[in-house]
Amino acid sequence: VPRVSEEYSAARRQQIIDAAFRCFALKGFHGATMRDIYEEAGLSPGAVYHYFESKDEIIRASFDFDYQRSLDVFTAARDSDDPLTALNELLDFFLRGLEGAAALGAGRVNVQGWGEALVNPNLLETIQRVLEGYLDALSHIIRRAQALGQIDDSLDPLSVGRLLLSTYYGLELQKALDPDVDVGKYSAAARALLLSTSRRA
Amino acid sequence: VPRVSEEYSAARRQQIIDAAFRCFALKGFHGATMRDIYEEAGLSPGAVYHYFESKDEIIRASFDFDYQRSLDVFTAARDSDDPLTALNELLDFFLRGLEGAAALGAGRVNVQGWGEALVNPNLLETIQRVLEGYLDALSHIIRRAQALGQIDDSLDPLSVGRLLLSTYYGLELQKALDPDVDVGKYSAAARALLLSTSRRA
Amino acid sequence: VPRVSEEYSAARRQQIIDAAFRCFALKGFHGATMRDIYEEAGLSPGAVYHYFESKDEIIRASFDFDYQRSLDVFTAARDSDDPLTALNELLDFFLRGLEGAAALGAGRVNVQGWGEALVNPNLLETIQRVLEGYLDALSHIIRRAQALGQIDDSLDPLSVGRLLLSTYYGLELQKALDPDVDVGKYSAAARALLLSTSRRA
Amino acid sequence: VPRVSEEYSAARRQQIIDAAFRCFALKGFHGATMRDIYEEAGLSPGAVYHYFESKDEIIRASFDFDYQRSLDVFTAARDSDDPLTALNELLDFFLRGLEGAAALGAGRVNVQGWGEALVNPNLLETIQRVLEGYLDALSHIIRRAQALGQIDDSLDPLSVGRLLLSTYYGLELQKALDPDVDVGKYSAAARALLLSTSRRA
DNA sequence: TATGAATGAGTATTCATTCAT
DNA sequence: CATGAATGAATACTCATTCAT
Repeated sequence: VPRVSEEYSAARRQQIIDAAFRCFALKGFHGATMRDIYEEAGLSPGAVYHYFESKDEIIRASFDFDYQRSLDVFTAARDSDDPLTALNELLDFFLRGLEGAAALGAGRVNVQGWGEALVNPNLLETIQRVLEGYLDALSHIIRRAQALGQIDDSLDPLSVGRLLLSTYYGLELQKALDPDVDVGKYSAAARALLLSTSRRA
Repeated sequence: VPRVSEEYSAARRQQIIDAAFRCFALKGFHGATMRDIYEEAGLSPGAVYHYFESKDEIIRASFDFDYQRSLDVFTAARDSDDPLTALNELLDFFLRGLEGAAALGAGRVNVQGWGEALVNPNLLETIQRVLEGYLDALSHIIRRAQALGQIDDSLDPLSVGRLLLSTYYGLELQKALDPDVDVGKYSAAARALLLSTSRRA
Repeated sequence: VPRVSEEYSAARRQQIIDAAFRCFALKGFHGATMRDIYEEAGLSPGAVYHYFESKDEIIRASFDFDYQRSLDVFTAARDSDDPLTALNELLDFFLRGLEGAAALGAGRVNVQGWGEALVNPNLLETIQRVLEGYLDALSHIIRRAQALGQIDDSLDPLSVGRLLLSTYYGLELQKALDPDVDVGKYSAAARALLLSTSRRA
Repeated sequence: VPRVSEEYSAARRQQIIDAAFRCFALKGFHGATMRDIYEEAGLSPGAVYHYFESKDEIIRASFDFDYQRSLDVFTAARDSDDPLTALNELLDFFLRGLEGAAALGAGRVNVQGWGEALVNPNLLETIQRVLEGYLDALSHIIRRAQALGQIDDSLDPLSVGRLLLSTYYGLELQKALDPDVDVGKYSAAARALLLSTSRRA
């Protein structure tokens, strides 16, 4: 009675996701065929379909990969004594993270995912959920910064959150289109202009 | 080749591009078939292929559409007496432009174009050329603002330009994913935080 | 402007149906692949799909083939002066027709169609419509025979019609399962037992 | 191999056949997958393949199910003193049996089996054997009726047997295609027209 | 005996593109 | 210039069956 362990199943799923991720980064969601994926994973088509119902589901699964870890970072920053500094550190942390992510092709997959989401309701939902999570956390911190007079409290916290998100996604986009973009300098500009701690509203 | 024919040709090309644009906005570059396009344009497949060599070329053509007009606006701002104000106005102008563009589906097409470009060298080149044009213009203005002491001159002008671009593209992305995003409030936040004229480096 | 004639289109459709019919007779609806069909027709897959939306539609089209001609025969018998003789001739005509139809594989296709219809709503509808047409015509004639005292008028005309239909379909089935069945002797038995003109109710 | 095991085996086989039968009635031989079958049976694929070599064998096994019982009925009628009456009772018995069989889906499975048999040699053999058994028994009784002058002895006994079989299979077909068919009225028509005991050749 | 993960050949269908008319 | 019938390579997905455990 060979009931396979859950770890085994999880490992196989991950193996497929990883392979798919590489294919998507290289050839795009449509350019990468299921054949590409199951060959990259070293499996048969049937094996892949044993773990995923469709290519679509694999695409979706390629997206959840680091969301949880990201939220953990936000949570840690949520109740800092100095929200503005926390935001700065947060921004810096994620912007610098793009350097490593780019190497793995994550930027390429994400940018393609945005476009795909506009046309693929399942993916849209996934992305919207992620975005919402980020914006909730950011709004919370921004409101605290406003309460402390660190940020002009006439500004809409959600919109400020979107602006910070733009700073991040805009760099992810530019770095995907041109890997030579200098993350360090961009980060410095963002810190200086956007959330300068020397200034008060 | 008489002049009449040239105008006729241009009109036909535009007719096809417009139809394709609508299809792309609705179904995506891959979801929209050539059939969708030539039916939307009210033409036969042969007619479309008379004016465009391939679907790829139509995709590319869907992208040049407002580039020239955008550059004109930059050019006008290039030699303003008050570069920081000019930048602010520029940002505001483009951000607010997203409201109307979204209605036409331009945001949807652009966001999809970014992803496609990562996988489609021809489109990548087109987009990179546009980006470069924007960054050149922005860098020029930023350097002038730095020379006037309006912006911290220790910052990399190109990176500041990228930051402004991110502000724009980040909103375009968020608005494509969620058309309810409030452009006005976002714009206000951007003006207040990013290039506050009341502050000097 | 090469607008192809309607005859051309109809001929192509028929070419495909004929090819499919041969494939279905030989290998069955499921055993025959689309590849079998378009190769048998000497066409490309795209060409076949230009004329038919799906394999299902081809299966359905393989069924209408001689329905109209059959109904014509019924119509001719409808108002005979001697309904019982007309019924006998009708039965004989169709039973003997099975000899030739069997050679063409029509019996094989029909028998498979019955089974398929139980699982394929589109085909079921087609077959039910045919059956209804036959039963209507038969009932009409039977009622006239009953009015003339040629058939026991306590019998349900529809059921008598079904009985005659069974005589036909039962032979079609047996001949499909065993092509050596002697149609002539069967027909003689049917005439003698079923609608013997020497007997009166 | 202990007796307990044999009973166990038989039970398991029957469990699988029953499940398959339900699946076949509902979805057809091709529409029902092995997965449907082993899930309906509450077993694993391996378990099913332990008891049956292939799907084909399961299909075949779904057919033998009531053959033996049918033959018993024939045997009982074989040497009746009044063959014509025996035939009438036989026909009536089986026709009325269709009412209950239809409820179980047996008609649906049988009709599909005819079509499948034309394409599946194993099934063809099974069905032909059954048919042959029925025809042998019928011919025997018919010959006795002819000897007694109850049936025109110029008719081919085998063909008369086929005619009676058609009466049965034709109704099974029509009832499968339309469950509302009235078996009682059909049976009355068959008795009155086909083997009227009041008439002598 | 039983499990269920794995196999992989096979299938219907699509769709960018061509070219005879 | 225009048509639309034809092409055919390519693709996602299925499903009967096997076999290590």
